[in-house]
Amino acid sequence: MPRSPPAADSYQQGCIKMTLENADLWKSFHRVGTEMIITKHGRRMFPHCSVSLSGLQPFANYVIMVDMVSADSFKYKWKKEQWEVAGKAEPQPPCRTYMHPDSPAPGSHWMKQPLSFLRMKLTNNTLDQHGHIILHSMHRYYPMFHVTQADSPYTVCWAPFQTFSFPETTFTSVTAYQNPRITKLKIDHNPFAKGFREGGTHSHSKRCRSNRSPPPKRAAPDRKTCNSPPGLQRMPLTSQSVELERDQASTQQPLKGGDLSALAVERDPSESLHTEPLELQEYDYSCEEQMVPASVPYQPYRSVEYTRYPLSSNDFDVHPPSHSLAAAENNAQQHGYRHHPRHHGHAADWSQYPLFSYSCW
DNA sequence: TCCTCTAACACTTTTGAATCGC
DNA sequence: AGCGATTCAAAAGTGTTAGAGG
Repeated sequence: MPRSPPAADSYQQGCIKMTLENADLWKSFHRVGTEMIITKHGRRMFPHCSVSLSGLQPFANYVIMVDMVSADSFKYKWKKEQWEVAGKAEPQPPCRTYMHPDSPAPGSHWMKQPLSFLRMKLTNNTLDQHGHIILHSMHRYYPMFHVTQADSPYTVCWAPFQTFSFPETTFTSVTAYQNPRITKLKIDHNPFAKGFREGGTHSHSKRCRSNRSPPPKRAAPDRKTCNSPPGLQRMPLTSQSVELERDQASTQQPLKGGDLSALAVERDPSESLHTEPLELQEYDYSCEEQMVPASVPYQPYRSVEYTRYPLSSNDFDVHPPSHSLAAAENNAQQHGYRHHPRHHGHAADWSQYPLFSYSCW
């Protein structure tokens, strides 16, 4: 294939576009209030982050990274079928960035097919040695994607960044699911949860923990026995479905006839939250592509920058936390933190906050 | 008492080495 | 010998839930 020189004019840095691939799935979770399980050993996200890129220079190398940004400065609790503010957020855990395993790769590679961050894992273990992204449970985050032109992960820190984020990817980190509607959605969409969907949970309910034998070594799966026909040994989840419908009815009850906009006005944010539906009122999802023009290099250690800027001060005292992401975005743009020039000279800052991932599979 | 976290569980999907056939 | 397709065991990953602990 003849190799022609890249058309530099057509692929300026500012023309990079990122599109959230599974946006519909994210939105369906977002409407209910996305929850992400975090575990000591690391848990994958579901829905996972999958994006497509355009506008890159085909022959220039890029490094693609993701980190998690605090959506607000609150800690939450699940009470009476809804999320409520439970106080101020915990101090920021160690900031980690997940680098896409294909990095660095030429722009043509990134634009060829969607990028999946399936293997990225979230943990609540601040001493984690596996490079998973560390989060606090019961806090709200959203993934922030960084695209930088660099030939090697080691030169990333000298290259300009472009950052992208998608409001519908905001989630609450939990160690166990709180909202049964989220569980239902996950089971419906996540193939790994099939076992529970098709009757695994039923057997769970019958299981008596106290009678369990001492921790048995995980037996090697026997396909001959594992592949028993569906329906022979498994029971349908009828009871769970009924429960769920009841739950849905009860969780929707506080919405007073489902008038979300009315609720958004009436509800006192300091008392309780139905954050996700409210946020949906604010974002125009007709535009799937979220581009954050960054003509000036962006400092990727947003956690540091976020705390430096008054995102969590007066604004959050006035505005409902449910609006915090939008507020943070607006606030950030007002304060210009996305365009914050990199402090090349501040070695101390750099050494404190790891630039890339320890977590490149 | 309430809330959060952990670990074990049964199951499915994914991965990768071994094998086979061309 | 080399390559692609197939097979299959092991590993990875899932949500649920009882109990521990703060």
